[in-house]
Amino acid sequence: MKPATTTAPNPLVLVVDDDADIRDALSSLFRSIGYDVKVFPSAADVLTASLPETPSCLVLDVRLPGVSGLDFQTQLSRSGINIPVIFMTGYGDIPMTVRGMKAGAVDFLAKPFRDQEMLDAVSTALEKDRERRALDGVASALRSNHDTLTPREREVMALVTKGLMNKQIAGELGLSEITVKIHRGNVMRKMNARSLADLVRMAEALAGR
Amino acid sequence: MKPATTTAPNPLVLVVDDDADIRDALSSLFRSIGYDVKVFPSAADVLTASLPETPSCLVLDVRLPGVSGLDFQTQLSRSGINIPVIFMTGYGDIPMTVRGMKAGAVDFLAKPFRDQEMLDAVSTALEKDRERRALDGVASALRSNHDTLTPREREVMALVTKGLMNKQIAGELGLSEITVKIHRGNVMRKMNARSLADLVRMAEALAGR
DNA sequence: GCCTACCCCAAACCTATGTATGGGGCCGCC
DNA sequence: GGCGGCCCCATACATAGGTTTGGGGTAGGC
Repeated sequence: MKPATTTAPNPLVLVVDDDADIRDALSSLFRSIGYDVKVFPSAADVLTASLPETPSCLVLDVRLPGVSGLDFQTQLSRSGINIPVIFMTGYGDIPMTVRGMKAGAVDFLAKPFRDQEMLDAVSTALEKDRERRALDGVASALRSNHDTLTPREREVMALVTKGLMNKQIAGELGLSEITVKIHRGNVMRKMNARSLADLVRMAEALAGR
Repeated sequence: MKPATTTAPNPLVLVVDDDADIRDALSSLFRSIGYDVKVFPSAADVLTASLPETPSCLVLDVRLPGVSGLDFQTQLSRSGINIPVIFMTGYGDIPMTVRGMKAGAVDFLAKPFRDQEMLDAVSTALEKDRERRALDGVASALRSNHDTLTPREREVMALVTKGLMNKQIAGELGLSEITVKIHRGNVMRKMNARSLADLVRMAEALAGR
């Protein structure tokens, strides 16, 4: 939609650690294989800065000044921010690990870890983020089409995708069949569906998951 | 289908631990709230015994004689056995926890744990198993219907659910339109679909996720 | 050789769907 | 008051979908 003049299709890794040495080490590790990197000493700083257009992930120390890494993860997902998270921790603890993983962390690395472990985790996380972005893209296009429907059209769409015939829909809504046909045609046009099968799948994607 | 004369709609918990004291303790804990329990001293024993019709889950010590709990989990999922797993471990280790959780474990409890933690985990696991069984049920019914289709009918179904018109399908397959209609009718009947929308959803469920 | 399952097709007929033309009514906004 | 969006409906016509009746062909199994 916009002119794609931005010169950074590079993945971005956000690093949060209170130890400057670790920030530097990770930063150069990630840059060495072509990722962009932003580093932060605490969780709060991330919120002020981030959210680019490119696939990205968050590498997060569990123990942080202020909000802990785990709490920050919770905050993010409650705010609807679904960036993949990789945890690091210096002092292991199973409940902590379980909590992080249950909340959807991609990995949980005990320090010290080998560079390759971290790179694998980041690579997985970025791949996950690419997929998520792709899915989000279509889903939001769908929703924006669906938003252009009038209330009646939405009702008709619901019943059409439930498998009812025009006649039955007309009965259900107290309309004449011809009116249903018109709404139905509008729905197909506005939703940009080229077949009923299309429309059913769109309805599934809108309602489901 | 079968006469439901079996008297056990009770959930079942399978416990695997090499320590007899722990087996006994967990057994009476689970029985006290109405679950059926089977205990095993090693992973190999489970395979010989199990697999009932009721919601169930596996409570597994990580360190076991012979195959480790984690390896056993891997074996199970490779064999297509998707029973929810809860791990226990006496000596914590983050990589171990991560591996278990990544492989889909419901929880990972460090010994000693409180009874309530275990009960919560089991309750979650059983609920998960109930859902899985319900999904598996419809999915396998679908697949068994789909298996009764002839090769041609399968092809036609694929194109129909892709949204093509009979005419286009006929062209695609080098048939006359009337033949397509007949196959299509057979598909609807055999798949027990009452509308095209139905059929599309079935196709999604068969192929997708 | 016969039976069955699968595959193909046609004519006839009915129903469902889609679209266009041409109406009318209500409401909110400029 | 006029305009636009939404809602409703009818007639008419064209196309798509679905079933029945009645064919014909091949391949495999008993």
